[in-house]
Amino acid sequence: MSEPSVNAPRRPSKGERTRARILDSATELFSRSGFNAVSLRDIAAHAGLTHAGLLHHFPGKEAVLIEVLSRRDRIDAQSVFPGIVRPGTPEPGPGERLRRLVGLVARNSGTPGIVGLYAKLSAEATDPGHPAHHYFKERYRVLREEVTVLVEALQAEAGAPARSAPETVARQLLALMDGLQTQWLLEPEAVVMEEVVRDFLRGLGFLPGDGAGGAGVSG
Amino acid sequence: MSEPSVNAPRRPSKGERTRARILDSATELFSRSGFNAVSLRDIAAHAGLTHAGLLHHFPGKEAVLIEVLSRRDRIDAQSVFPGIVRPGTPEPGPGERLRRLVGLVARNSGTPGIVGLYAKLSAEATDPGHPAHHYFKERYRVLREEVTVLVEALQAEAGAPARSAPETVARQLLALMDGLQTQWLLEPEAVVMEEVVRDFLRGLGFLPGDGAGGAGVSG
DNA sequence: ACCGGAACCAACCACTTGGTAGGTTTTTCC
DNA sequence: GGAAAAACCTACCAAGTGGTTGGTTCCGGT
Repeated sequence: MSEPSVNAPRRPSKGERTRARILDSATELFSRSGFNAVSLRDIAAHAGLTHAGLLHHFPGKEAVLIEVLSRRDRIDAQSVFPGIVRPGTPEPGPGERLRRLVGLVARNSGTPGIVGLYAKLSAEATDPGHPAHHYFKERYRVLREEVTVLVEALQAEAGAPARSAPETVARQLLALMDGLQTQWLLEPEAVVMEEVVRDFLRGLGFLPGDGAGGAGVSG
Repeated sequence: MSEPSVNAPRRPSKGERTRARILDSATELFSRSGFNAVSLRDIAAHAGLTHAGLLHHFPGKEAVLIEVLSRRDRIDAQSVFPGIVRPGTPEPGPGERLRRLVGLVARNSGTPGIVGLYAKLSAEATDPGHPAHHYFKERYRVLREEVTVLVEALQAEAGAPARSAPETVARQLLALMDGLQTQWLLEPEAVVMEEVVRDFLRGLGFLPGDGAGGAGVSG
């Protein structure tokens, strides 16, 4: 069938494959309806086993959640901030990192499921008792710090005197991206997330403005 | 039932009072844990009756949700866009409306419950099958239109050539407010929503900046 | 004071939830 | 090929879920 030609040519064991299938299913279902509204039986059925079988691979529902989240985070973070995931890896320049960040937004538009997952869960996880509460708190902290550094660099590069504190801008950018996702999920055709984010970044002088053309609403 | 006349000093009937108590309780509990995680029994107990008693006042759980949402919306909208709620009422000038909008953000900081309610529900309701899906879609539409008009007026007032399309700015502002709420709910002490919003508006020239070129918002 | 309807409750329904117990089948490795 | 281990299932559990039924209690208008 497929050739995993990277470093591990050995076929993953049955258990590993099932585990992956479970995580895929859980991701898809959590994405559609959030954490509370999805049962282990739903996930198991979607993955092609019983919920008891599922619980052989994960100690409980929460564990599935956490695994789904961190697996996805690992992938995304790697593409924008390689330094986080693999310490030592040199991070690309600010401009490049910004490009990747915007690229991530654009790419998200192809996977409403994942976007929905984070939108729903980050809201649910606001409750201190939620299993993913700590996870999201930490996630935002790391993300914010990383974006703050990025903004600092961009402000310095832009030359113009920084109008706002880097941390504030970082908060704004992250908030903007989150909020846009909700709008986009409600009306996928009506919103072009990438464009709105670009416009915001242009206003900050982080992206080349379009001079005399005015605000380009392409449609 | 009987026609709710505007100036009615009459004491609300027992039923009306209970209904209100139920909505208060539902608001509080939904705020704390979202829709799916709260049961009718929870709400009823909090309101001091049984869940069967509750169902005498509402046809089902969804109905409670919708009522909670629209009741709250009515209050908030009234304070910022009186024209929406009571057609015919002249709306205040753009500057004043903006002031009220920011004021609403600040006021929200006093009620994490309500904020959490909307954060969780607007995410949950992203699912087309969710009972509040249509409600939120409509809510965003109205809100966006109203804010778009506001932004148009502010851009005109600011004098400077508008850099972005009003609708885009409206989307950004709404997204920013939503996203900030999530951040704030996760770390209430670390975020001052009002300040971050103000900073954003300052960048647009809608609020007096720190030195250069304020808009004509006299306060 | 009365009576009709509103308000409310106990009991129940069919169903779902996360999780467990114990046995059976498949892989995996030697 | 054979045995240990991993994978998986059936059956079950106690605790909930939203909602219904049928009755009782209490309020409000006359």
